Amino acid sequence: MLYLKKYFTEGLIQFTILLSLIGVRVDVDTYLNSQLPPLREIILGPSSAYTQTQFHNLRNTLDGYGIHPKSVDLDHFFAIRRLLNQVRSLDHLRVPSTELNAWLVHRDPETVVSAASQSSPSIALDNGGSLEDVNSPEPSAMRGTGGTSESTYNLSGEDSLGAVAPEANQEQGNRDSVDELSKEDIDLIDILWRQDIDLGAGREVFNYSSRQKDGEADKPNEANEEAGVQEEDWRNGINLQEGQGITLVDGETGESIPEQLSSLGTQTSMSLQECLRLLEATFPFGEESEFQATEADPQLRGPAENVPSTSQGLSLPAPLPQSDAPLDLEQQWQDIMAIMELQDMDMNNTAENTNLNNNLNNTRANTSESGTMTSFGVPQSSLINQDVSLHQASLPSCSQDLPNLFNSELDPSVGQRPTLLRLSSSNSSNINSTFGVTNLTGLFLPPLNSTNNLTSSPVLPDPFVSLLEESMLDEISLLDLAMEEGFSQAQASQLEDELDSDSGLSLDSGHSPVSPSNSETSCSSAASSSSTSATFSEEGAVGYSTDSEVATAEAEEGAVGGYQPEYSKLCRMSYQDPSHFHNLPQLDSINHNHTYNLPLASSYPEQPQLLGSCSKKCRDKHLQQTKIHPPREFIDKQSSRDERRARAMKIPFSNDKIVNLPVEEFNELLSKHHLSEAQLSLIRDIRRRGKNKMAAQNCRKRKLDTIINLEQGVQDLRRDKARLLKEKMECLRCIRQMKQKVQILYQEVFSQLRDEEGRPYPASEYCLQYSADGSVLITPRSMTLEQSRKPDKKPKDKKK
DNA sequence: GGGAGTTGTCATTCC
DNA sequence: CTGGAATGACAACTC
Repeated sequence: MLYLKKYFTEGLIQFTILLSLIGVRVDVDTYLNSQLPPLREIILGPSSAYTQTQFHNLRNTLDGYGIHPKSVDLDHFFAIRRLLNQVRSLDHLRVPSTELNAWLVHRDPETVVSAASQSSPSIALDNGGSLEDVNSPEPSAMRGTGGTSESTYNLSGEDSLGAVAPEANQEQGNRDSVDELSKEDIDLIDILWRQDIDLGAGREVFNYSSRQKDGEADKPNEANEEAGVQEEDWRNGINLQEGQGITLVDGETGESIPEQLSSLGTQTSMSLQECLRLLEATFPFGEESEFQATEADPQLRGPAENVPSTSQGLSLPAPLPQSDAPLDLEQQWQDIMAIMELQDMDMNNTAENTNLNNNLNNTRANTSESGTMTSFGVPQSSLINQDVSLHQASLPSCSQDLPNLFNSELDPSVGQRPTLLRLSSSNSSNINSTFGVTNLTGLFLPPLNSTNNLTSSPVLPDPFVSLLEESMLDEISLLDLAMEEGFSQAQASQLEDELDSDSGLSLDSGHSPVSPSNSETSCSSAASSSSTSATFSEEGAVGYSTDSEVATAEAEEGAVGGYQPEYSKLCRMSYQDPSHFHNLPQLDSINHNHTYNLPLASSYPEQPQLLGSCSKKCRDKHLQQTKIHPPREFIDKQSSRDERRARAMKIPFSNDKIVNLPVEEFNELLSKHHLSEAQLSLIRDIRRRGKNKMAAQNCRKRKLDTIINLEQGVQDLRRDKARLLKEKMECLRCIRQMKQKVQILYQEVFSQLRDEEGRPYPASEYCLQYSADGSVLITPRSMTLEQSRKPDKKPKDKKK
């Protein structure tokens, strides 16, 4: 069986690759996509691999620690994993994934099988993404098989069936191939793989850490401690290996890696270069549209290339003048980092977007199941989504520049890498594990889902297209923010749920401080009336407060404008839908009695609320007390100091009236009663304190609103900055394209120039210069150099 | 027992 | 000048 699988996979993949290279469209998915158990069995291995065994946790736990019992050969498994990730990292190249597969063929037939099966969309798609590594962190990998991976994450979170199968498949399908890898090869692959992570693609890093945390939470034992140490080592390893990884990558530009590679006895670099040369020869790096046109089959192309609107953005950078490319690429890389950092904090529309994506995914799932998919298995929704995402396609092009950037501009990129790592750790570490739907895949992938996996949609969106989608970023950022604010994973996940409905603590933030006071009624009624009246009805009259007093008090509150809004807001803070806070452990402790301005009459009836804030034991105690006629002491205890004082001084009206009556009515009230000086003094103190109390509440509320508004302002500014950066990148992309065109025109013009004797000008000796008036001069390069020193020197030679 | 958050109160300033 | 709003500071209270 194993042999058959290997044979079949190799043959099929290689055949597909070859066909794709010569421009013949091969829709392997149609074959593999069919529910052919034998075929699936062959490709994916025994069906047991599909079982929901959390096998994928192998990858995410500890790179060899916390091994699942099913992992018979763990070394091989992880070696394969690194290999596969390294292969996927190759997808960073600015070449269609098909060509990448071809390069893999060149590289090593043994690895090609596993690698190609992982990276080739046309092959991997069918098995419900089973051939695709679910935990593949690289956006580049997503470019090829993004839909599959994301889908498994979206739908299943951590324990999805889809996530299981790929892992098992990897292990079973590729172990044999890795067996033949030398240790050095594996090391090299590991280095490259880490380099890929450094490039910002390592979702596995994220999953790793997050799942690591999950694992620790689930199994807090020694193994987990060891795992934690391992994680640290692993992370450090990433950092330490950066230089190595970059060095290797740099070798792609012909600097240092050839030696290393040769020493390692691999042909990776050469193969890659050969492949690129082949690509250049096959698809002349001229107009991007031409290149696109030469593409044989959109289905075999990378997903990005399929998208019409991104055709420019995803164009190959190869024709760029070497002098320009590094700068542009570096700049764009910095911009990407800036955007990612900036939007890292975006919080708005998260829940909506998440739901939207989920709904979209569900819709697609239903669509695919109902057979309304296109012939390629691409749901219309996904296509639409791609189109939507394409508006921000500038980043994808930049993302594809990344490898080149790292290759050509080593030093500048090094400075950026910490940021990338920070993103990796902060964004992903918790998100993937905690939020099954909002995992990091969403960051790099448009919301395709497992449906696409199972239906093998070959038109896969560019991963970095969705990277720029603010919704995704907002979501990630929000979660990231939650992490930064000290939420645990569980809390964060609950927070996510909260966000879907309505945010808990920040509820008041959005409200204007001058909210209409009509809410006061509902608030007071919700806070006191509903609960209190119920209490009254059940317990009868209590103390000196009566229902009528409550009613009058409320009426008076209505008459006294000004504080009601605050009261309502404050009341809302404490009373509004406590269910909002039930899922927030960090908020459980915040259950104070915020009955700021409740009238005195209603103070005592608020016992239910007060009891609500007590523990169960406390509540029972109170219940016992209230079932009998509550003793006077209890009433006093429940009353405020001023209430007790007023009672002691036999003040003939409620504190509520004292505090809330307008000055005229208040004075009139005082004049009606014959009060002693002590009583008058107490009344005035009560009024002063009551006023001040409300003022303090207002003040605090204003503070809170101010802080929240400032936060919102910061978020808005960050969003604006990110948007401007995106626009800037778009402009840079346009400039780059214009430069390409100019370069092409330059070559064309220069090649047509002839001297007096009809001979072409040697490009090494002459060059074209553009004058300010629009004319073009051909000048010797030596003169050009001199001119650069002496700008005013006059050019000679003929004018075209 | 102590930390953190909430609430009430006082003193003060300002309108 | 008075009433009251605003606010910092402090203490009490709760979790």
